[in-house]
Amino acid sequence: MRCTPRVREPLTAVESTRLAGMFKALSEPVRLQLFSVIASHAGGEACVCDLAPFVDVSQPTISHHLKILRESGLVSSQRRGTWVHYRVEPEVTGDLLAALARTVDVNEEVAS
Amino acid sequence: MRCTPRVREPLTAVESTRLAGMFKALSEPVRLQLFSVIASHAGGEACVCDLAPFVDVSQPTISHHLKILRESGLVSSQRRGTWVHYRVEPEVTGDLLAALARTVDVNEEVAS
DNA sequence: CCGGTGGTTCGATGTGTGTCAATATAGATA
DNA sequence: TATCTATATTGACACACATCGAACCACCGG
Repeated sequence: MRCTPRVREPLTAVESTRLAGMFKALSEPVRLQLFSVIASHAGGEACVCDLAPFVDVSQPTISHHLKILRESGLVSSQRRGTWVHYRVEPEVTGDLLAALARTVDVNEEVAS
Repeated sequence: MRCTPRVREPLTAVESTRLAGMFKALSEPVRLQLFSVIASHAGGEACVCDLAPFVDVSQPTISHHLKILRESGLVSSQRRGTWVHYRVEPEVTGDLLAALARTVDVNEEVAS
């Protein structure tokens, strides 16, 4: 029944669920752009007032998307006085990047 | 109004939309696992009959998810006789990986 | 303690999505 | 042509999600 041999073990259902959750957080244009704006600031950190000018949705919607990013683990938030600062989580984003790289690498190896 | 300086240009709305479309394709556990199984085969290619044993959904559902992966550009399909073969598109996946790496790298650079 | 500003939460609404059973198509074989 | 196998499409349904206005909470300056 098998047409082509496998070169490595694919993701398990559990791993897929975990990673898919992070991809989902980045699967919305507004959300991805917010993530990108946060990451583009020094220290991977920005306050909400820095984000608003970049996206064309209401402030509650921005807050909603930031919550989803927070729950995915890709960013964390911290209140400092009046402003709330959002920061990219390097370990989590690194994990996601590494997982995607592993998957793609399989293909590249074989291609060469 | 700005709390922290920006280190680089964030994604534009157009870029975000394009990339978010690919992330969306990988944002579903079943779909990510299918993608992973395809990538884990030699040549980044597998036929549908190879995929079915790995996921616990009906055949139409598998077909539905493969269609979405196809439409995202991350994989392509080709019929060879009775079987349909799905293949990872290295250029597209490479683009996605590079874009994510750039975003994350900002943070790493500053951290070091 | 009050007014104002920055952000979040709530409630409602329209749209999108994952799933399956049933049906359809494409190719092989007889 | 008839039939079998592999895959795709359709139709229906339940559930999730993006969005907004309104109400709410947290901090700060009088």
